[in-house]
Amino acid sequence: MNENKLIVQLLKTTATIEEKFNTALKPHGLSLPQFNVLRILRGHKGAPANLFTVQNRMIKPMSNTTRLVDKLIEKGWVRREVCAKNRRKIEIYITDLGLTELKTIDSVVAQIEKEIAQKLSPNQQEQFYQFLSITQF
Amino acid sequence: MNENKLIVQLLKTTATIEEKFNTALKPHGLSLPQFNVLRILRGHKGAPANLFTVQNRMIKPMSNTTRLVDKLIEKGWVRREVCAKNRRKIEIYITDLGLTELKTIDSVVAQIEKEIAQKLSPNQQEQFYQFLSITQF
DNA sequence: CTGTTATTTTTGTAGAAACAAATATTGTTG
DNA sequence: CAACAATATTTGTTTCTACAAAAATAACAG
Repeated sequence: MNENKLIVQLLKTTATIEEKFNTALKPHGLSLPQFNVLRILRGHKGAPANLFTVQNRMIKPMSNTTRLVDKLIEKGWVRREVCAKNRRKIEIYITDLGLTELKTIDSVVAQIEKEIAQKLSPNQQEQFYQFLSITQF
Repeated sequence: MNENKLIVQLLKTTATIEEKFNTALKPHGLSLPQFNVLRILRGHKGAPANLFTVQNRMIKPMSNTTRLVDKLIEKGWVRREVCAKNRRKIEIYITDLGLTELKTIDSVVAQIEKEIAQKLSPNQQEQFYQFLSITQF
């Protein structure tokens, strides 16, 4: 297997998938990174997440999460508070409105994920996941 | 296998790899899409490639290849000519300077590709490629 | 307590990407 | 050939991203 061919295929496959997500998210006024942040916040189940943590958990950690969060705040899906214990830190919460919005988007995104994943058998999916994990590190 | 987990892992792995490429290309003043275009042009071995073709062969087809090519022209790595047979078309060539530049970058990029791919055995690489191909379509 | 260093976030700014509309050329149909 | 549609590229504009520098707070050393 040509190494270059393999990597290019990896990049292409991902680009195609990202494109699908973007298309699905656009009508909701969300970019993929924004959606990513919303899901991270929901994962915290009410517990605050500071900006630094959110940044590092992102699929593609980005340098200016501040402005990304600004956009989410504008839409009322997220709120921001200064941490009382350490005033350097900014705690970010997903709002009820954000949770509602996420819920409507979930089904669309889940459908895309399903369509993609189900091209592989459960066993293949498992192997695929392993290959990806190995490859990343 | 959780479908979401699988897809997220795919996106993360690719993000990590793209980051490596970006880091390696930056000292050469090249972005990943620019590098991609250079390699496409080299693949044509002197035969012209029109902008439309280049765009579609890109890993991540982008809407304004014009300005991407502008940058490559500024550096003298590429030249642009109006197609004589169909004056709508723009033919793009890689220059000798561009080929030379690519040659120096090749080894760095090949090294990265090798490091990544060699985490998998040849057999695994083959399977991995299959999974990616299946997943894309 | 003061000065220095480390941590966390924000801001400025320059460059890149997305998207739609505009332009230029060619092809086609009556 | 005139009008209209199709193809190929460019341009304008707005939004995003990357990077570096600044700001704010906290931690620590003497």
